[in-house]
Formats: sequence, structure tokens, C-alpha cells
Amino acid sequence: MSNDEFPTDRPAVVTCGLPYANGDLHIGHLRGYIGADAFNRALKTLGQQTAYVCGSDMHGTPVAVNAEQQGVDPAEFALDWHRQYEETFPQFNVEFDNYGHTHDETNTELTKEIVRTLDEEGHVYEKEIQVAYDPEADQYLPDRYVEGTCPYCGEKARGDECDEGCQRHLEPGEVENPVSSITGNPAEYRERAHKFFEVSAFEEYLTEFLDGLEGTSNARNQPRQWIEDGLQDWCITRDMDWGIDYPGDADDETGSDLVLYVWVDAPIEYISSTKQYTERVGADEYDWERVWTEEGDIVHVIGRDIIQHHTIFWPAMLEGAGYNAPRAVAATGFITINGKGLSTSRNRAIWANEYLEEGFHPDLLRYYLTTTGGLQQDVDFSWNAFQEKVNGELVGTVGNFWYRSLLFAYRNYEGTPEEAVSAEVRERIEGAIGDVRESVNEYDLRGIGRAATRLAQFGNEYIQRNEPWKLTDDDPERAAQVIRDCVQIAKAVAVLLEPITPDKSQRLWEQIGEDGDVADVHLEDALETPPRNFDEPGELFAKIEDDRVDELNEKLEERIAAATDGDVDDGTESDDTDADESDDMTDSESETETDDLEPLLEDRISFDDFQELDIRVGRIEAAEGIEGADDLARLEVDVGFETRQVVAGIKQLHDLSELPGQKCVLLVNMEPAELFGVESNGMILAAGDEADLLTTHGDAAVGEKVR
RNA sequence: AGCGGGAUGGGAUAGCCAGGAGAUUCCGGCGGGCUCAUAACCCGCAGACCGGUAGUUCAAAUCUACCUCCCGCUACCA
Repeated sequence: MSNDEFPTDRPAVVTCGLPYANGDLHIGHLRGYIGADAFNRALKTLGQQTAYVCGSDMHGTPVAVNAEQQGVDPAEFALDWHRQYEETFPQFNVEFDNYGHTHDETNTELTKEIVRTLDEEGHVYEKEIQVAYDPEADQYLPDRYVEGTCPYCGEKARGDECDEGCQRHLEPGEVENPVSSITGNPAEYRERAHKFFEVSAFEEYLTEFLDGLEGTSNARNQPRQWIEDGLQDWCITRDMDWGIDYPGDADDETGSDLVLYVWVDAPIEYISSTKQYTERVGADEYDWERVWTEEGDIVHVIGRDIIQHHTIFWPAMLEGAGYNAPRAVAATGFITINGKGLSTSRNRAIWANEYLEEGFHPDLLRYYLTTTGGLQQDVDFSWNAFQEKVNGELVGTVGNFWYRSLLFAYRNYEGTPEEAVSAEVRERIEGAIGDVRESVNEYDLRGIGRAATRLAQFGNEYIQRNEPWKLTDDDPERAAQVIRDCVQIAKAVAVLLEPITPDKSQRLWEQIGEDGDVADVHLEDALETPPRNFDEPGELFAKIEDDRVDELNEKLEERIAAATDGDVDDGTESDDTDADESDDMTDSESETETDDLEPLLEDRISFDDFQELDIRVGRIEAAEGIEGADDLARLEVDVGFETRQVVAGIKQLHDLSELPGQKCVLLVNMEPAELFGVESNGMILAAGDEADLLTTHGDAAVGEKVR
């Protein structure tokens, strides 16, 4: 509550969600890291003492599973990714004061210490729970090793999270109909002693905490709902080898193979990484203990998918262990690509390395990602929009203003004319500084960019309005005044834009002959007089040509098509057709046309192929709708030897109560599948949009084969 | 269907959380200007009754209720 505005006289720390050491980085990740980096830089320009820390998230089941599949040690596997991340971030001008990982000694020790404290303070208890166990593989199945049905919404869910349905965090033992994700075997539940963190005891604290939490509104509102629904205690141990051992566990009767749940040690990395920073620069320079245990402004930038961890579990842990609470949680929206969801499996993504390999400057992407939509908003990325943004705002407005002003100044005055800045321009710059300060305090990155861009826009207007090129002869003094103002504006834009385009700002900084790093100066320095002399300036932004965009779009489409492997490609129209036309004509409702029948397949199959299809006559014994699904029905079908459970998409199309007793035809050797958590063991044959059920009309007995 | 986000001039977006002069910015269209500048930049014009309905209020894009539609994730071929 009632937090002071930034800058405060306390140290701040900015963190971003830990990248999970399990795959390549894409612009979805980058948005968060760039956003947090920009915010941290912006804080610095306000004069706030701050540190930007992060680290790789090394533990957890996916790392263990994937490492196992590749036959490598999980530590080695995760470290490979860690190193790659470490190399990638600076290439986007994302500069951490410290970048560690959760498996290093600092984090391991600190995690144990914090858990020990929680335990000693009575926030942890032990309970026997049912843990999924794969009898065939003879091992327990923590988290994502098990899949099943969400007990809350009935969706298919992972062991630790209802990732596809209600997004809830699931406790071990909660998932229904568990199946081992390693072997595909049905899992059984076994009794096992685990440690629980008493989150429920923090209900009151968390409610209050959320009232005072800054950042984005989704990070404040979503957890309120969860609290209202009742907080569940949190199982913080897992039956695995890969992870941080539960402290003091070796001589504990709970067994020595329990490790801490990854979500315990992951956020602690925020603290550990800060600590490592202090260890490197000294506590005089930056004191991690002060920030985390005494007084400090902790700002977490995360993706909106991990709000729960940062607004429930994490603050409860901090409170329970005697640490400071976060001041702000800023949850970013997702990135979509050409209007559709980013999907790594379908290769519908812009990869970090790919972007760099295309030769684009990192600041362009930084600008795009931070200024295209609000932090909380989902932002669409397309190469077209990227081009528009870069060409229009960075090249046309900012770059052009920078270049024309400095070039004019260089040619006529060999630098900054010796005049004083006019009152109008000074006020304008002061206004922009105020806007930036306000934006930072509202966690509004776009606002920062806008303030800078608007100032550049004003610069263009100002130079245009005053036409110094006409004045150099008639009224040289006036001309010098105007250019003096323009150089000042150019400098101010560089300072204001530095959080977003640090490298470009630095270049301009050097072009006007300034020493040192623009990253180190404060906003107010935007009003300081630039050096008297500077060299001929160069252009800082280049246009992206249309051909280039076409090429990039093609590449992207090809890649997606390759990954999707010829799935429905609705959009592949016959080239030059008028796009508008097809759009406007979609309301043709003449549906009874028969010319939309699928063409007959040309490819013939062999008799043997046909024999592989085991099609039988069956009788529907029972039919009921599947809860939560629009069209799916669960059927029990007598196929002669046994009764099969089959899922069919006919709920809307048939009166389910009339189905029992009816004969039908079904493919019985269809591979089993799970839909909405219901296993389907066969495929009912039906024709047409109305799912007209196939059946027999003679005396074919149930179980007879169709041939 | 669940969860999340959204519905504002041709397209994309801001404002809405802290309700008050018919509303932001960018792209595009039209007209004009300038020539210092990366065919850039500047000025002007056209164009939205701010998804619908009902409320609260002196006053609503901005608050409340209901509704419709859209998008993302998941997914309904099994």
C-alpha cells in the first residue's frame, strides 16, 4: 500500500520469470526478458538503485524426462541450455546484473535454508498421500510423469497442473484416471509420506498482500479468485532424484529420495541471484540482504501463466521464512504470430536465434515488443507489423529527426550551436521526462516509448515550423537557436529511449560527442548541454524493404507447413484472387448444395489394407453426454465379446436416450484415445454432417465382422 | 465447453482502474507544403453516434446487470 513513487531511497530488484532449461528461446520469452530489462533500465534513469537478476530453472520433471530420453545427465542437459541462454540474452541487450541457475550452490544452500526455516516455524507438515506409481516401471510418477483427468473441470491434465483446462495447480494424488506418461501404463496410487507447506494459514496475509500489490491488474485479480475458492496446502516434495534434496532428509524416515518441488527452489533463485550479485560487487555497492529482508522494492515480471506461483505460493514462502514481500508483479500477455497462437510444436514462432540470424538489430524487436501493446495485453507479431512499426516510427520519426538535426548542426556549426535552449523546447523536454517518470510508476513500458517518440515527433514539427535552412542566411542567430534546440531534443530522445533501445541510444550519444554510457545517465541529464563539437552523423535506423518482408513471411509459412505436415491449409488460395471478395462473400447460406462433397480418393488400397480394418456390428448399450463437451458422447457398445467404451461426436446430433438398443457399425481396432478424460476404444461409423449412424438392416449378429 | 483477453473512424491501437466539452496515436485515403533529412518530414481534410440492451448519474467509451460476437490456449475425427 501507499508505496513511495520510484525512485525510492531503498534498493530495488527486478526479476523476470526463470527460463526453463528445456528448449530454445522465442519471442514469447523475449517479451518478458526485454520488458523486465527495459523496466530496470528505466528505473536506473530515474536514479533508482536497482539490480536486474535472473537465472535458469534447472530442475523439474521435463528436464529429467528429456535428459533421460537423450541418455544424458539432467545436470548436463540443463547446463547446456543454461549456457545458451546466457549467450543469447546479451545479444538482445538484455543485461542481467547476475544470471545464475537454480542448481548452483548458492541456490541449493539458500533453498535448503529457507525450507528449514519454514519447517522450524511450523509451516511445514508431513502427510501420507496417494502418489501415482507405475508398477511396471517400478517407480513413482511425480508431476508430469503422470497424466489424467482434472478433478475440477474434467479436462485432460498433467500431474501438477490442469494445463489445458482450468489452469489450476494440482496437488499430487489429485489427478483422476492416472496414466504413466513414460510407459503409457495405467498408474496406481500408493501411500507415501510427503511434506506440505501450509499455504492455507496465509490466507489473511495474502489477501492483504494482494491489496497492496502493484503491477498489472491480472496479477492482482486472478489470485483473489483462488483465495475465495479456498487455499490448499502445497505439497513441496517429489519422488525424484533430480532436484534439491529436502533438507535433513538423509537421516529422515521419509526416505532419502525426496527432493523439493521445482517451484520451491525456482523463485528462490531470485534471491540467490541477487546474493551472487552482491558477492561480486560488494555489499557497499548493492546489498542483497537489505532488499530481501529489510527494505527493498521487489518487482517480478512474469508471464501470465505463472501468476499463481508468484502471488500465492511465493509471497507465502517469503512471509513464512521472514523475507520481504514483492512490491509488484507485472504479468505480461502472450505473443501471437500473425494473429494465431504461438506454438512451438507447430513451429509457429519467431525464434530468438532466427531473428538474429536474419540480421535485425535487437533494438528493433525491443521497441516492437515493448510498445506495440500494453504489458498485460496479448501482442500480435507479424513481419508486416514489424516493418510498419520500424519504418514508420523508428526510421521515419526518431531516426529521421536524429539524422536531419545532427547533420544540419554538423554542417553549419560543426556541432552544437552556442545558444541557450529555448523555453518552449525546455518545457517540452521536461514534460516528456515527466511522462516517462509517470509511466515507470505505472509499469507502463509503452508509455516510455511513446513519450520518447512523441518528443521526436515534436522535434520534426519544430524544425519544420522554423525552417532553419531558410534562416542560415537571413537570420543566422535564429537558425542557430533552432538547431541548438533540435540537438537538445535529439539528445533527450536518446536518453528517454535508452531503456527500450539501449544500443541505438548509445550510438546517438556518441554521435553528439558525449562520453560514457547513456545507460548511466539520469532523465534530467536530457536537459544538460551537449558537447560543442561532434563529427558527421550517420543514419541509425534503416528501412525494412517490402521484398524482405515477403521473404520472411514465406519462410515462416513454409516452416509452419513443414511442421504441420500438410494439415488443413485453408488459406492456400489460388494466388491472385481478390482477398476482399472472399471475405465479403462468406455469408452465402445455400447449404443444401451438393457440390461440396469430398472428391473420391484416387489412391487405391490393397485387400490386405482393408483386412487391417476390424469393423464390427455392435449394439449400443448406453449413451450419455460427456460433461463439459459440446458434441461428445460416451457410448457403451456391445461388440460381441465385450462391451467397449467409445467416444463419439454425436451429442448434439442425436437424442442420446434413443440410442441404447440400436445397432451400429464400428471400427474396433482403432487405437485408444482419450477425449475429455474419457478413453475411447473404437470408432462409430457415421456419415455426413448430421452423423447419420451406419447400421445393418438384416440379421447380422452383434460382433460379426463387416467384410 | 473451460480459462484468459477483447469488441472504439478502412486496418491496428489509446483512453477506460481514479466517469465531464462527440475521443488518442500509427498505417492507409485525399489535398497542400517544404526540401535540412532515409521518396523522408510538416500542415489540412474525409472517416467512429466508442459491440447490443437496460440501468446508475446533472453527466458514461469510461460504473452496474444481462446479451451478442470475436480471438488465444485446449479441443469435439476417434
